Amino acid sequence: MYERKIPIDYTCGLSIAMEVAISKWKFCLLTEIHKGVVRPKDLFDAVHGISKRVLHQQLKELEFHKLITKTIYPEVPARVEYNLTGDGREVLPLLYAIDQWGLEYVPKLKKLTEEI
Amino acid sequence: MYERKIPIDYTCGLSIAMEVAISKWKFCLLTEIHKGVVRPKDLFDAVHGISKRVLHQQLKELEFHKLITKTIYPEVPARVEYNLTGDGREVLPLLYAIDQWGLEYVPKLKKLTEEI
DNA sequence: GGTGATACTGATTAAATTATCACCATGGTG
DNA sequence: CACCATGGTGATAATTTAATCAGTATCACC
Repeated sequence: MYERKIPIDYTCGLSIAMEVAISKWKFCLLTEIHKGVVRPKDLFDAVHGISKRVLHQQLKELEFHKLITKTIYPEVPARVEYNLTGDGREVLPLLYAIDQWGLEYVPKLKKLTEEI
Repeated sequence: MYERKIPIDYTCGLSIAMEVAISKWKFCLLTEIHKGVVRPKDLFDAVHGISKRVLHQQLKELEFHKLITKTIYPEVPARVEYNLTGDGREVLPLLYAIDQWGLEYVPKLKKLTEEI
């Protein structure tokens, strides 16, 4: 993982959340896992636009931060499943709420950018 | 403002929110303004660590996205005040909720990083 | 032995976000 | 005039986040 040069501000919860759960792909991954898409291959197919490399990177970070767990089944071909932890389930509704706000804001943003 | 090379995903509300309200300083600025710290100089003093340049940049973006309004009073020395708009007031509680989650998560994160 | 499916990694580059530093403008006051 | 306070900008660099491209490994099956 990337080693920060400027230390993170532990007094700002939003910064922490940005580090842990708010990034381009993590929200999508958490929601898909929540919906039952738990295998890497399926996640790759479900999350349109993500690359395999980034998928694994993000899953690894989510696992490191214990928002998801990883289970490896000794099958062939290999089967791996990711599932939400308590923390993961807890943060998801908050992310949904922000997502909802963002979606409602879209038309306003479009108007602003078109006006240029 | 920076001109994106990769267009933003208008179907993901969280991406929009990240563009508009979720960044290193915007949350702090919105909360301070909400608390009544409305002049650039006072915001600069209140938000520890921000540079003047970045302060004005972020305020400009918040104004562009209509989360805050800017009022210029014809006084000397110049007086400028920023205030929340309806959209700004609407998104703030959601940001607070995330902030709260982040603060509760801090001890877990500290433990994880210390284990390395 | 070659092919396919699944899961994953290393090295590098590109893009986006923040930071730094120097600078301008206005008008009041000593 | 020099200096202060306020509000603000341009150019550039550093930091952080995400993308790209090529590659590894296991074991089944034909």
